[in-house]
Amino acid sequence: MASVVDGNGGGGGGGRVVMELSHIKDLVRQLEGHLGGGSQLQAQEVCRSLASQISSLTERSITLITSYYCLDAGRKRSAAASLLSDVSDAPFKTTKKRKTTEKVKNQVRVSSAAGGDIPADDGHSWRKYGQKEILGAKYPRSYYRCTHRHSQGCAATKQVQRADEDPTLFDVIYLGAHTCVQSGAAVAAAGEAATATQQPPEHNPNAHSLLQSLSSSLTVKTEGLAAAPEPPQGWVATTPFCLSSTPASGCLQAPAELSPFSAPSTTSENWGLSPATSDSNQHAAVSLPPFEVVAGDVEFEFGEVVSALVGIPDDDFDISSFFA
DNA sequence: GATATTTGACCACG
DNA sequence: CGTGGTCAAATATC
Repeated sequence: MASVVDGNGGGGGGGRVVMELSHIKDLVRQLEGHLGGGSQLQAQEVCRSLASQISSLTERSITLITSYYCLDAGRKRSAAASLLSDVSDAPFKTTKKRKTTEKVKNQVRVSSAAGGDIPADDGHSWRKYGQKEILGAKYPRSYYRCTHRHSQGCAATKQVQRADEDPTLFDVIYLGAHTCVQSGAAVAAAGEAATATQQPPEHNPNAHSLLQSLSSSLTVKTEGLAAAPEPPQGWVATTPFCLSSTPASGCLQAPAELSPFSAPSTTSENWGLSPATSDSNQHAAVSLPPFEVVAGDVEFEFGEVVSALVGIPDDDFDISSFFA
C-alpha cells in the first residue's frame, strides 16, 4: 500500500530522459577513462569534448523535466500527494494547516550511525517539532524543521521514519529547499562540485571522484531499475536526486548556482560527492558517520515526469517497468 | 535564560 | 471521520 512506486502496471519502452541519462553515464565513463591517464594533449581534447556533451545532455534532461513540471505541476496526485505541502513562501497562514501545493521534495534512505539511533546529521541543523504514529508503520515518524526557520525564514523541513523492515535504516524525506545560510564550506563544496560536472575538469583534483559519483548515481538510477524486477518500495538510487525549485514558483527550475543533481538542500559534501562515498556499492548499508546514503529516490514524481515525457497516462504508471 | 525535545491537541485534506 | 502535518505548552538540557 504505502509503496512509493506502486503497481506493476503497464508502460514500457524507453524514455527520453532515461536515454539522455544513460548517454551521460556513458560519456562520464569515457571521461573517467581519459582522466585515468594517457597522453596529455589528446586526452585533454577528448575530455573537453566529452564534458561539453555531458553538459548539454544534462541540460536537455533538465529541460525535459522542468518543462513537464511547468506543464503539469499540481495536477498529479498519487501516494506522494500527502507528502507534498506548499512552498510556504507565505509564512504559515493563520492556523496549523497542511498546505498542499508543491514543494521541493527529496527522499533518501539512510542508515543509522550505530544501528540503533537516529541517523547522523546531514550538514543542516534541524529542530524536531513533532512526532507521529503512522498507520501501518511500526515506528513513528519524526518531523524536523530547519533551526533557522525563524531567524532566516528557512522553510526546509524533513521527516524521518525508521524503516519497517530494517530498523537501522531511516527514510528521510526532505521538504522544501534551505534558504538559510549554512556553514560556507559545505555550500561552497557543493557549488564547486556542481561546476565541475558542467565544465571540463581541467586541473580540478576532485574531478575524478566527482565523475565517479555522478557515474554511479546514474548507474543506479538507470541500470539499477532495469536490473531489479521489483524495486524495493521506490528506494532506487544511491544518491539523492534533488529536484529543486524556487520556493515561489510552482514550476520546477534548474537552480541557478548548483547542479540540478545536487545533493538535497546543498548540504555537506558527503552527499554522494565525496570520494569516500564514490564507491557506492549497491546497498552496502554500512553505518558510517556522518551520513551514509543507502538509497536516494528520484521519487515517484520523477516517475510521473518520465511517464509524461513518454506519453504514458499518469494513472497507472510503473516507473520500474518503464526503466526496464 | 536560551534553546531543544516531548507530547497532546488542533486542523486540513481525502 | 480517519490520517497525517503542525502547533505550542510543558519539560529537559545546556
